[in-house]
Amino acid sequence: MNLAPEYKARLDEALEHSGQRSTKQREHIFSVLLEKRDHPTADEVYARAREGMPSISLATVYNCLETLIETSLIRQVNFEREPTRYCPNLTNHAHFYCRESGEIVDIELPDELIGQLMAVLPEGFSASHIDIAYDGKCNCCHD
Amino acid sequence: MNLAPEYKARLDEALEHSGQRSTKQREHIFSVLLEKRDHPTADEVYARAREGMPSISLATVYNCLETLIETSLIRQVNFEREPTRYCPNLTNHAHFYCRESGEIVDIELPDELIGQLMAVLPEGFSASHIDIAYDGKCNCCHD
DNA sequence: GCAATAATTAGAATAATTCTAAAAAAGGGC
DNA sequence: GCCCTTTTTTAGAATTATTCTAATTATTGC
Ligand SMILES: [Mn+2]
Ligand SMILES: [Mn+2]
Ligand SMILES: [Zn+2]
Ligand SMILES: [Zn+2]
Repeated sequence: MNLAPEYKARLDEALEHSGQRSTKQREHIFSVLLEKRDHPTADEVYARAREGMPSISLATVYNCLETLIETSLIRQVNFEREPTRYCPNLTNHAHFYCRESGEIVDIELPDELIGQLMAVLPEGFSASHIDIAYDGKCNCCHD
Repeated sequence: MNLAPEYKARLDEALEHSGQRSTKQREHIFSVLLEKRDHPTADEVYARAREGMPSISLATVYNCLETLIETSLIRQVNFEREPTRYCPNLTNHAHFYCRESGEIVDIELPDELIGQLMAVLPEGFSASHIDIAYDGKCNCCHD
């Protein structure tokens, strides 16, 4: 429910830089995401956000999430047709979706691997982003 | 609008193998996907399918697509929150989404690269599938 | 051909997300 | 601190892709 000053500064700077205002809702949503980094859906963010801010609306949760994405403070993660999930980890990483437990785990990716993925693109293609999603069974769910 | 005998055989075998019946709708949808391999959405498949089979319903298009996916004759492709797209290319490949033109291009991936992606998973994780989606600018849309 | 089973169909229902327009809050100048 | 302008929040309606439902139709094995 409270944003460490380091993150508060990061948020304010990013908002300022994009000409948007700092509000307690934006701050709160950011803190909710940082607190439990388990890739919650918008509904889950909404439920958690209401604990510390009962009057916040779902529309605002969506608005804040979008603002945080626009300002590159978080990213969104999609698995097939499932509801979008949100992730405050800004490092190069892929996502592993466990079909058993439903858990989503960050998989750190060496820069070199990203480089190889870029290298495999045909002449004339340039990618600004690569999205990598594994699915299978995580360590907790193995026999 | 017509399914090459090679594909017809593949379809029939896959359906038989999963205990499902061969129907003209399933055959038709499969042929629509094979004919123009541009990753159409369900709506686009529906529009194309009606040209040769005006009485087909959208529900059937969805049903057939699901059957084809279940029997591994096609795969589905998702980009962020966009409608699901369908792809009859069963080789190891990633998808490149051009932000400019909206085009979706298959990117063939060497097995070795898939191997490296698997190797990067932590101990105890096993993935049955990796989904790789690039986005950026394709060759046609470059300056 | 006939019964049993599976597939197709139209339309209703669902669910995540986006939109709308009114009310509230922020920030800058005084 | 107060006023004005602009931005943000809010509740609820609207949208859109997809799934569900229940009735009709087609397929298969006998
Ligand atoms: Mn993540
Ligand atoms: Mn493809
Ligand atoms: Zn698991
Ligand atoms: Zn392009």
